[in-house]
Amino acid sequence: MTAVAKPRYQQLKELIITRISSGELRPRDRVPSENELVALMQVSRMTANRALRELTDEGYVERIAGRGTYVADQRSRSHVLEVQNIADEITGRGHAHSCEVLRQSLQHARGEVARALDVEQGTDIFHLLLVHFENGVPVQVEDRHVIADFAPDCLEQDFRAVTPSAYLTAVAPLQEAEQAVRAVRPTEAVRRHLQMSDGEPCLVVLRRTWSDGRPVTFARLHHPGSRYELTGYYTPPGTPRSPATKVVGLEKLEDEH
Amino acid sequence: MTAVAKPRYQQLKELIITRISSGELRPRDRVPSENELVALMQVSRMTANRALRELTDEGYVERIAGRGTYVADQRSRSHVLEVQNIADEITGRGHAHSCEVLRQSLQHARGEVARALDVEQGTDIFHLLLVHFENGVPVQVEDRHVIADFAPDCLEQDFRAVTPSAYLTAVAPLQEAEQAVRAVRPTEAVRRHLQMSDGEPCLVVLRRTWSDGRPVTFARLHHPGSRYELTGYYTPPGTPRSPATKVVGLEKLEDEH
DNA sequence: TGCTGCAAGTTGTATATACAACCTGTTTAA
DNA sequence: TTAAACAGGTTGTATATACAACTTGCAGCA
Repeated sequence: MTAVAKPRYQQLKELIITRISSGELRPRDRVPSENELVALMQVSRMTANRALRELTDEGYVERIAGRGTYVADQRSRSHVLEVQNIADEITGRGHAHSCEVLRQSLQHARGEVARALDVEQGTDIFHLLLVHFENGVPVQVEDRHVIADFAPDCLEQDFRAVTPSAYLTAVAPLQEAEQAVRAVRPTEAVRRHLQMSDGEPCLVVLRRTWSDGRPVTFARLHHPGSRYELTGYYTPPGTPRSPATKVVGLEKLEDEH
Repeated sequence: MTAVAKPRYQQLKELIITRISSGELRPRDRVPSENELVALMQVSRMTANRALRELTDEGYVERIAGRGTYVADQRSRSHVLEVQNIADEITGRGHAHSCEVLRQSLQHARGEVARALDVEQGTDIFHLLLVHFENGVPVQVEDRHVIADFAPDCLEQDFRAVTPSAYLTAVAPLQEAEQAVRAVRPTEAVRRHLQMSDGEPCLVVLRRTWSDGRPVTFARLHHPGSRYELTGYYTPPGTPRSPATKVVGLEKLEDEH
């Protein structure tokens, strides 16, 4: 490890973020005060202050002068987590989520999966194949590969109760994600799993996520084009407030060129 | 004014932001260094440092150790502008962008376009229909509606030279954007414009953008599924550094369930 | 000429210190 | 009993200082 030491305020931030994402610190819990961090971590108060202040800006904690620092309620964790956990997305709409596990096995990395995860051919990989349902209607086929080292108890999990993404974020905190969205013709197997009509296209999300600078998981998420869309809402940085903009769902549109 | 004096770092930030938005400081211009601010504004270096550091986080300036602080280019405005201007995207890959204008007319808002733009039926609307080419191959059909009030000279523009999104961001600064991504079967007209093979699906982006709290434009962007994908790279707020993560393009993947 | 090394300026980080403002619970005084 | 005052802890800000790492230009040297 010839790595240069990270700044101390950054170490402090990562320490607290880790405690939050691991569940050790839960929303509304109290975070150590600046003076406590000074004593615990052997830093100056200004360094602890910078760490906590930046965590405030980033939405992880809330600070109240005279009271203390508290873990923020997990509001809208922009994009990544939203899109990632389809169970939360479905239940957030007030619908019922269910899940069928088609495959949950240990395999050896081959070909493009090995390349995508940046591991040697033959490395132990867990392979998961799930179908997610919204009110009983299939909306996603999740084809996921996980590096076995990161999730040793992957085979024992019951993914009908906890989605793979929720499980993975608990095991290895998500740090980076790369994704690509494509429109493709489904294979016959996918078409059958999603109960798609003939000729209906698939919306596919390919996603790799990193933890500690290494790829951890690689997922292919297939959705029926007629029943699923990705939505996003953006504001440019600087004036990030979007107070009263009614997010009218884009209507179904016909092409008429 | 019974207002309590604003913090000095905040005053510094607002001073610099004012200079930028007034045009006094332009992109790539040099911003006073910390030591210069110390001398000019009678603050300590740490206070000047905090002001410039927060302006960096908010995207207003860029800092280079050993060089100085410079007004940021407005380019890397995450996601929105990237995806929005397909010409920049194509030329950024080192490819040739060209464009064919199929329609450029004044119409009256009807039906779902009126609803999407939140205007009365019959309001004046510009309708643009373009095809974008990458190295001579069609990659996008841009079907765009613009509220006429915002762009009175829309009919005089030559959109082969300046893309509508570049023109619009010049006329009305983009402030908010809502978008949805779908996979659909193309209409025959779109299929012909994009020279798509039979049965090939379309990746469609529906986007509305706001300026000053009002919808300004509504676009339907059709892409050939076999030749186009949306990519994104995310880091959760907090550890935004992505130093050595080689963004290996996700390979073409076959489904083999 | 061409190269090295140094000096000056800049940002990045870290510390010690100080005071103000705020919140809470306790003590004190009316 | 009630209200005011106080003490202690917390965050928010500001300053002075220090050192490291980086960039650039220049002086000096081979």
